[in-house]
Amino acid sequence: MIPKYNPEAIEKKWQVRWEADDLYQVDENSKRPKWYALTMFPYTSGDLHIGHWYAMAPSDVHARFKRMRGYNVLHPIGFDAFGLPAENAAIKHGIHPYTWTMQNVENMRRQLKTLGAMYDWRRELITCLPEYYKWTQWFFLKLYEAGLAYRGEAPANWCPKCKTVLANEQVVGEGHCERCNTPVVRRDMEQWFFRITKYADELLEYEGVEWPERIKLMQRNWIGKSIGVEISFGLDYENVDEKEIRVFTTRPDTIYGVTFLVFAPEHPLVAKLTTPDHEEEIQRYIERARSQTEIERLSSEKEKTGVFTGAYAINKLNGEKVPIWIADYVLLTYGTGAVMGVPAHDQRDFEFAQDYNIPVHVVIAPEGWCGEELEEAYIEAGTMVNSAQFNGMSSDLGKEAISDFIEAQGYGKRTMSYRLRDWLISRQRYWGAPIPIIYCPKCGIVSVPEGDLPVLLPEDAEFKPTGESPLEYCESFVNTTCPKCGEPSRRETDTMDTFMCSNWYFLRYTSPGYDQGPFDPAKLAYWMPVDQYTGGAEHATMHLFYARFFNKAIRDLGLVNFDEPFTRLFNQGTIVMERQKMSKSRGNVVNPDEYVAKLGADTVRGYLMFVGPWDQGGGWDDSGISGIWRWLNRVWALTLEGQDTSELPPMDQAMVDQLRRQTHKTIKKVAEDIEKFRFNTMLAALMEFTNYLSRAREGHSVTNAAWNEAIESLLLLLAPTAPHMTEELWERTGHAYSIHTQSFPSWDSELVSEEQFTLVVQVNGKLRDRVTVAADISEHEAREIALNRERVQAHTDGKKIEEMIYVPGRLLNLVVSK
RNA sequence: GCCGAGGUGGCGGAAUGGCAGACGCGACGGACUUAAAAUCCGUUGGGCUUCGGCUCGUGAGGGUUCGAAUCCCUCCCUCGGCACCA
Repeated sequence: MIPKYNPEAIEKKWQVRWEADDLYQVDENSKRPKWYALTMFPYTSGDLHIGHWYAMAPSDVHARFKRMRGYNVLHPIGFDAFGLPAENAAIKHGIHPYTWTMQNVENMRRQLKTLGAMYDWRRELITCLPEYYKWTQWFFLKLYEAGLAYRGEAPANWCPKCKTVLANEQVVGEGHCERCNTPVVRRDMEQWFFRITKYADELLEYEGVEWPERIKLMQRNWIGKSIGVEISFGLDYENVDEKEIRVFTTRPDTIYGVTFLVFAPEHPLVAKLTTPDHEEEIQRYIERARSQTEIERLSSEKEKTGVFTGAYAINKLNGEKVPIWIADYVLLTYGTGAVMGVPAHDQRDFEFAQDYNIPVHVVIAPEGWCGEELEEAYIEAGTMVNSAQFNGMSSDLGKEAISDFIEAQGYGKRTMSYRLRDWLISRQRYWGAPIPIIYCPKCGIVSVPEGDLPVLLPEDAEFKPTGESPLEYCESFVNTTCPKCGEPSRRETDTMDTFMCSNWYFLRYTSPGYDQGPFDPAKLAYWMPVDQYTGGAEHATMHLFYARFFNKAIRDLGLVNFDEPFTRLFNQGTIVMERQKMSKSRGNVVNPDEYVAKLGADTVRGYLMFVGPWDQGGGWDDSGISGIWRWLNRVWALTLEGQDTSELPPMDQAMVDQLRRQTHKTIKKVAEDIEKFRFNTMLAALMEFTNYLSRAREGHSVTNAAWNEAIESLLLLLAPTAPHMTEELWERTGHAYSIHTQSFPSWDSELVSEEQFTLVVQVNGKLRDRVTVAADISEHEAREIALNRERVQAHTDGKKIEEMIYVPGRLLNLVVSK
């Protein structure tokens, strides 16, 4: 009798053994090529849920596979530990954010260890510990010294009742505070920014990296580069200093069709230009616009609204006086915060003009246009009309000609505009890395000297609902002296956006505990850049984008010498529960622990990979998990039963040959699928192989070399997916510890080449017959065979064969007519 | 709304220009059992069938092609992101 598969005992046993033997520790002293396999580190929200395992298990399989393929694999883990949820827990449950976070870390670490991943735990890092955030602050100072950090004004969500800044997540319904339901307002504050826009053009390029097209596309659209012209319109007002206003347009060819200008409601010139009779209305409109979210403002579905300021500007090209409006769909952050309105050739302007009775001047004639009114904006190219000396030109040529003219006259210049905005990193919160800046009444803004880092978070902060960071009320923290002149000064009390912490954690993994800098340059040079990064696609325009910017910034400081931090990227899909992304804050989490306790980590790992393509994610449903459990039990039994001595007859040569072919075909399929993250079909191939082996051994003794090769290969192919069970079986089948230091099997190309294939015969595209034929059959032979088949003749008799389409190795399609 | 991805049996999915439904779940039938669980064997998209097959079928509609789940156009639905959740 063979023993039962008991994952509970097996998994714990091997986890202890691997840890005791340092099986997964790696260093730089290896003859193997390096491979840095990075998984996005989890946020310390509480328990790990099944969504975390969905990210971790397959990436571990890939890392293990790379190790078996001969690489020196670094596969580290850590915790993203600063952020809003810890502070919310502090306010709600009176627990200190540090305590809350570290309890979560401890729990998540315990859960992660049950996964059986090959993490090198010596390298674990936690971003909220001073030994880590010291260097987050150090990087801030480096960026500040390089002129990449600056102070500027930006609005924040403000609850007037709670007197606190709210994250977007805390604004619920139609702009209400989640705690007291008070309408949220926007309040301007002095805050810190990183100059990410300086790298906009370089961030559009992906030199030497293999990233999914869809992520690159999202980032490119996020940057939103447009090529166009900045044109100035004249202003003639005694009480206004500015004598002109510049607008950005991608359509200089439509400049003669401008019938109005639109300013963002927040534009600083609005107050000066508005005439007294329009002041009240303008003021009301500005307030309303500021209470709206950007998504609402930019919705092309909702009705366009706007208000006339009473002021006019001059179109310098034709001397026309055009009214100046304000409208919420114009954003101060894009272009110059003002746009020209050309209703004839822009749909949004067209709708706006219709609503407010603004004239429509056609300047690009559609084909066959005879001066009639337009039903909708004509946005295509055409022939220029009503455009002075440019009449008769194609609009494509006109674009260049008018740009030249504008530049020659000094009315403006060709330029680029970007949707991308600088990165606001200030948070009026406690649980983040303090920004290491001191405000001195004499010296102004002063950096904290490097030797004084880290600027520690005070332990005794209070979490009062005021608009300021809790640090503001912590006298021992705020009050300090100027490092330059010694005068009493105040510290910056805002902390940094947590995306700053995740900008460089993967650099720290290369040399944890290093205290001469954020990383040991020699070790960094060995491991970086990351060879394979995996994580959720929801980070496309946030973390993955910030990290690229940060890398380029520190490269220009000479700290690293590569242009991109992540050479290959793979984004797994999202596990959805109750139609939403699984997350603690949504309260729709499923904990993996009970599945692990019942069926073992190997089954859970396998099931998460089997449910579908990894990049697709999907709804969580555990109904199929027993399939993996049953399969692993069959593998267990198949492996151990084979060792029984048997008096059955041996396999004949044909069976042995077929067994070897199946083994090698499976090796090839599994290797290629893991390499490309196609785990679901990889497991299907292993299941088919298991089914095949079960049948093959029926009625035969299995004491031959081919059988041993098959079983050995099966265990090795399964080792990355089910590391515990295969380690146990490896030992029980008399192999030396450990299966995880073995090489991945390779396949014999002769054994995987097909000798025969199934020729599909179609008549008019419909399947009519199948014939097994030799792999090297000629087209002529294929035709002969097909035409002689009864089933084919039934559909061709009495009809004329017009054409025969032959696809070698696949099919023959007979095209017939009546 | 904008940007990105997706929609195939009762369910998860396979097939990405050439055999639709691999593999697994579930369901049904059988074996074993006093019984159940577990395990093993078989059947399983719909309709028709003389049991040889025929026919319909991949969100909806149209198109390209000898041939479309796959490519193109229009529409519908779902998911992720939209700059302070991370």
